[in-house]
This record gives sequence, C-alpha cells and structure tokens, in this order.
Amino acid sequence: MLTLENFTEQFKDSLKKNHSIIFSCECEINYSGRAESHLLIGDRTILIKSDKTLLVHQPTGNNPINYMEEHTSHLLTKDEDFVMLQSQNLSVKEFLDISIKKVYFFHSKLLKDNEKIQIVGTERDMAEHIMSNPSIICEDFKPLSKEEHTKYGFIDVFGYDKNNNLVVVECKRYNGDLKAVSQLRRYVEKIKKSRGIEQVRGVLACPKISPNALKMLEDWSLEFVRVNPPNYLEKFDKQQQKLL
Amino acid sequence: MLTLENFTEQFKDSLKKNHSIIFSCECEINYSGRAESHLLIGDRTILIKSDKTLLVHQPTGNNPINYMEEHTSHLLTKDEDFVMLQSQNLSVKEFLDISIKKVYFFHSKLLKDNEKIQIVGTERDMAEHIMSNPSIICEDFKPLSKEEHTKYGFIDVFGYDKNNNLVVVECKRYNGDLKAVSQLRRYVEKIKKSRGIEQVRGVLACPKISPNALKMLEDWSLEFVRVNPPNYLEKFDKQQQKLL
DNA sequence: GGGGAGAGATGCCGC
DNA sequence: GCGGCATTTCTCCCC
Repeated sequence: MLTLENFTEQFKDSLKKNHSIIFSCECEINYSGRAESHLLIGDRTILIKSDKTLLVHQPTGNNPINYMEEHTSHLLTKDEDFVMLQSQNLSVKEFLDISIKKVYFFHSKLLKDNEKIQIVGTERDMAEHIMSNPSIICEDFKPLSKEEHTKYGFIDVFGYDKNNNLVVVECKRYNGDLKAVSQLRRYVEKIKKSRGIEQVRGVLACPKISPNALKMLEDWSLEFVRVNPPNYLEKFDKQQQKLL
Repeated sequence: MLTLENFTEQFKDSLKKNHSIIFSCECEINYSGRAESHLLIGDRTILIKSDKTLLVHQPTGNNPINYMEEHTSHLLTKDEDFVMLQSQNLSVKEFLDISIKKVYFFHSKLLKDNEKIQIVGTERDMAEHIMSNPSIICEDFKPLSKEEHTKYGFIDVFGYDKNNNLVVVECKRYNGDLKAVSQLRRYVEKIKKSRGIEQVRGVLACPKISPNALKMLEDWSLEFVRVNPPNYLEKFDKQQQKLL
C-alpha cells in the first residue's frame, strides 16, 4: 500500500520520463465522449503506456472496462482523501475521470519493443490458398485477381468458371452468417450492374454456414462451398503432439 | 530486476492464491489456436487475472498483442537462461508459449470488484428515442415494436406511415455505411416476402452517411433520415463547460 | 451453445 | 482524413 502523496509524486515523475506506468488501486470512474459511462468503487489495474494510451482493467474479463487512446493528456491532482486522475483527449473530445481512493502498488519503467507480430491463418491467407488451388471453388475455376475493388466493396476472389461465367467468391475463415451472404450478394449485384451481365455466380467459401444463412443463399441463388480454414490447423496439431 | 528464480517462486505462489498478477519482462511469444502468431524478443507487460485471463501488452497501442481467455491454465517451467510460461486452453484448443528472458518487476494481489459499468448513448438508446419521438422518421409515423425478430435478423424499429405502409427502420449511432444499407435491405425484403406485401419502406436513421452508401440506398429505393445521436452529446457539452 | 448484431469497437489498408 | 472490412474481434441478448 502506498500513501497518496508518494503515489502522486512517483506518478508525475514517471509520466514526465515517458515511462510505462502500472498500478492497482481502489477507484471510481466516469467517462464522457462517444458515449458516457459510470463505474462505482472497486479494485482495478491501470496501465498508461509510453504513447499515453490508458487502459483500466477489472480483476476479471478480457477487455478494458475503460480506456483512452494514444496521445491522451493525463493530469493528477491530490485532494484530501483521494487523488483525481483527469485524462483528456481534446482532438476526439473524450474525457475520463478516475477518483483514486487507495493505491495498492505502483511501478513504472521505460520499456523497449521494436517487434511487430506476424500472424498466419487470416482470411487473406484463405483467399491466397484459393488463388493457388482454384479447383476448391469449382472444376476449371480460373481466378483473375484478388481484392477487386468496386464502389460497393472489395471482392476477395474473382474469376471465371468453365462456361465463362463470372464468379465472385467471398471467403470467411470461420462461420458463414447472414452478414456474409448480404456482403456476397452486394458484390454480385454490383458486378451484374456495372458489367451489364445477368449471369454472375456468387460463392460463399467457408468451413461451415448457419442454417438461416444457407436458406438466404438459396433464396438468392448463391452457392456455398465448404472450404477448410487455412492450414494453421496442421501446425496446431504439430504443437499439440509436441505438448503431449 | 528480479532473478528468474525469484520470479518463478513468486509467480507459482501468486497463481495458487488466485491473485491478479502483473509483471513486465523481456520475452518472445508464440501463439497457436484460431490462427498462429509469432513475436520476436522485446519488452512487454503481462497481466494474469483471477479468472485466469492472460493479456500481453506492448509498450504502445490499445489492444493486447496476445491474449488467452478466462479459465486458461498457466504452467511455468524454469530453464537455464529463461523461464517458459505455457498457457493452454484445451476447451477452445488454444496455446500460448512465452519465453521469458528477463523480469523487470513482478507484483500480485487479490483484487476485489463487484461493480458493473453503466453505459448510456448506445444504439438501443437511439431506438428508444425514435420510439418516443416517431415524427423524427416521418410525419405521422406510428411505431409498433422495437427489436422485431425475423429469421433474417432483428429489426430496430418497425411501424406504419400515414398511408399505412409498413416502415422498417435501422438505426446507426454514427456513420451509415454499405454494411448498414445491406442490413436494412435484408430486413425489408424479408418482410416483403414473409407478409406478401410489395410496398415496404426502409429507412436508415443515422447522423451521417457515406456517399457510396447513399448511392446504394437510392439504387434500392431505400431512404436516409438524418437523426442526431443520443443526447449524451448534451452531457458532453456540460462536462466540457465544467472543465473549461 | 448457436445465431445475430452492436461496440466508446480497434486496426489495417487504400485512396 | 474517410471508406470499407477483417478481427485469435469481444460482449450481449435471445432462442
């Protein structure tokens, strides 16, 4: 447990030095900006990063309960029985007030990290997999390009079938839902209109599809092709074997 | 700076006590599950919550760079020059390996928080505002219900205009985009089909709309009604005055 | 648990 | 900056 005096002093010093700041405290929080939120007293963990991002975490759950984006200004003022942290981001008109009653611990340090994460197994990887293995979609499918840009959105994969019909493919790495069908339909109708062709096929390529989405596909004469998600599953199997 | 021995001991003890754990370290991270990711060596801050949620934060940015959801198991094993933290969630088949080279600080404490956040200014508030002030949509609009459930999705607001035409309203609290128009169109066509009526109006109610979305609305004979976002803006103005 | 949709969504890319 | 869209989206609600 820190005194509020010690906390105030350390906080101001760390902020000036551009440190990453971490502390746990008992506090009350009010937010106003895109929406408005209120959170009564409880224990939370607060991070302020070197880019002045602020995150407030409750003791459970994945997401921060409150947050402020980078380039936020943080002002600490000590009162009788509490410390007020006022975080403001005027450029996006957002305000966060944290009334801090007790500080359980405080730490700060200049952290350095120049690495960027590498991710495989995204929808883009799935589209590339289809480009390399076009027969997944249908016999003699000839893909033309990927990420075709139209005024009504970007098409994942685009090509011709063996009868020279245009085919629009929308990939989903997990479940195909109503939203995915709507999206596919939008692209198909845009292509029909812009090219003046009546016969354009639309294919939803995903591992599985919800019943309502399948019904909607059929209502609009679109097609479902079962495509397994990208091959990160093989790697998962490998890692699982390694772990067992 | 902690020795890896001290860190290992404290970590295991804190985990057993169900504490919230916070530490900063130099580490390397590999993830395998829904996708796969790799992150080379750098400084990160790691939280493990009492529900066994794990979050990894880089020194900048809003979102965790890696994470594991609640009920994940965390196993620490000490090697020669590093400590390996293996986090597994078998029920969702997700695996995270963190190779920890240096520990800058470690802290743990049992945190207590029973409060739930209260938020105002959501799309639901906007729908309720329209229900109470139906003339926003059109003259003599008579709303029937909110959140009408159809097989093709849930309709925000639903009612009749002065000529007894059915009106489907979709609210967006910020910008109306292609997705919103697709969504509205899906509902309108579903209602037409299920009720066997040709004349159903579709209204997109939002503060602003993108040019392409407006074009698409017109293409499908749908309507745009400018509706201001919920009145949290008044509160923001109040707070802004307070702060100035 | 699945389906559907919002979120103070965020982040990325492209124009 | 906006627009369009994926996200290891997450979270909530309802069936």
